[in-house]
Amino acid sequence: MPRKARLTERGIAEAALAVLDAEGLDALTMRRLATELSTSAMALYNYFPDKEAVLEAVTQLMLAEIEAPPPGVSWQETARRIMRSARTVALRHPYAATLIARFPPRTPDALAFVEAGFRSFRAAGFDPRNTARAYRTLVAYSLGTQEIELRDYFAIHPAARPPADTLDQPSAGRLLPTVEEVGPELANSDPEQEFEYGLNVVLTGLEALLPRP
Amino acid sequence: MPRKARLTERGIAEAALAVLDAEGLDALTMRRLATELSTSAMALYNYFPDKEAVLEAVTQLMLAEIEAPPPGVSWQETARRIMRSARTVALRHPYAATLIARFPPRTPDALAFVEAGFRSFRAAGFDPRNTARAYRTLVAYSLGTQEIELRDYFAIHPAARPPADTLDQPSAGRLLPTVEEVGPELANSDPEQEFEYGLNVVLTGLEALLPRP
DNA sequence: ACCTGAACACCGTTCAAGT
DNA sequence: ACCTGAACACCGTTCAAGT
Repeated sequence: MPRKARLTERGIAEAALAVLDAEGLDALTMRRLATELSTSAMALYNYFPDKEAVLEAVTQLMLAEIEAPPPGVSWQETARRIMRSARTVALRHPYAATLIARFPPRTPDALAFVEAGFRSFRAAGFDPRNTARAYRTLVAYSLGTQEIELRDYFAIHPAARPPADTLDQPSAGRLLPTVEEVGPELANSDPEQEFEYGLNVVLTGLEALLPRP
Repeated sequence: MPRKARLTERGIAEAALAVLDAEGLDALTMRRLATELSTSAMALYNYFPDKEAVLEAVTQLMLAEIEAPPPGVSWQETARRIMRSARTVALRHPYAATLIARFPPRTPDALAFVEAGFRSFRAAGFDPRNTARAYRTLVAYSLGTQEIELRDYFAIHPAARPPADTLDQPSAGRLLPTVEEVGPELANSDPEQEFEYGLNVVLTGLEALLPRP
């Protein structure tokens, strides 16, 4: 997509996200990004100090896609919606999504879902301390889930494909019988269903441990 | 540390981990690793097909450091010990630990903690399906926690340092008042205490949702 | 079978020069 | 103020050649 208009931070970040979505993380080089914008690689350095800053800006764009639930929704339902929306955004940008773990939300648009989430917890009567704790636990589960789902962590788990046996050596199944037994269940599971299960675990735990407001 | 003995996969992986621990991910190049082993970069390709394989092997070394609790410990306590040990290992290798999210355990030594964990769940009466689900939830929390803790995710969270106000524009605090209120709680918290809180959340949730055996 | 050094095809970024 | 092209200091990996 050629651009006649002046370069902008946003335009560069959008082009970078497009390259990432289409061809993956390795394909995004400064030269390639420049070509996409019909300019030279060095022109980009007038808008970003380095490539890291470009990736950070791309992350802000993705985080801004996470939908912020309206006020008046329970804290549980608010958390549930934000977590689902974050997962949807990550699956929409499978190559770029790993950046989300590297750069926290910074721009007002990227912080919109955080504001909405915090607000629902505060409205439910939780103090800032417990709001922060709940948020941290939810972020940990969200980032971990993204790593698992986007990298097919369990599909390449060795238990998914038990190693070949040999005559003289003990097989992995004999050394690790329970890994062999449980492994297939890890590989042959529905990602969304597993995500929802873990989300229920976290929300149920929070309900039990957050001080009754 | 110069090496007279023959090169081995393990020796190469150990040297790589040493470089990572000492100088970080960017410092680990094939040439640098070769220098460390008093050989040439290309000699390493007799033992690993590419750099990716070296990083995978380094990950197996780290995973093997996770302590496997003995049999006869409750599933809750087994999970708690494994999660704590995984955190300790990650903090021991702050630069290399991000690799843990990329490569699942594969070698028998690296799978020892998985076998121990699965075994305690099976012994407690949970079937393979629910064992796998619980494991996935715990792995998600563990990987997410590592990202947060190792990258200082919340220290650079914007709410930790509220942006300067200006006269004409609305300040971030006015747009995002709850982010500004809760943010400091995120930055000024004790990492271990927060880890334990989230771990309790997950274990409490699992206790409530796993079918009574 | 294992190792070497040169070379290839790239990177991100610095620099001097242009408008 | 913004942009350019050449150059620098690297990468991972291929290749031809050695033992």
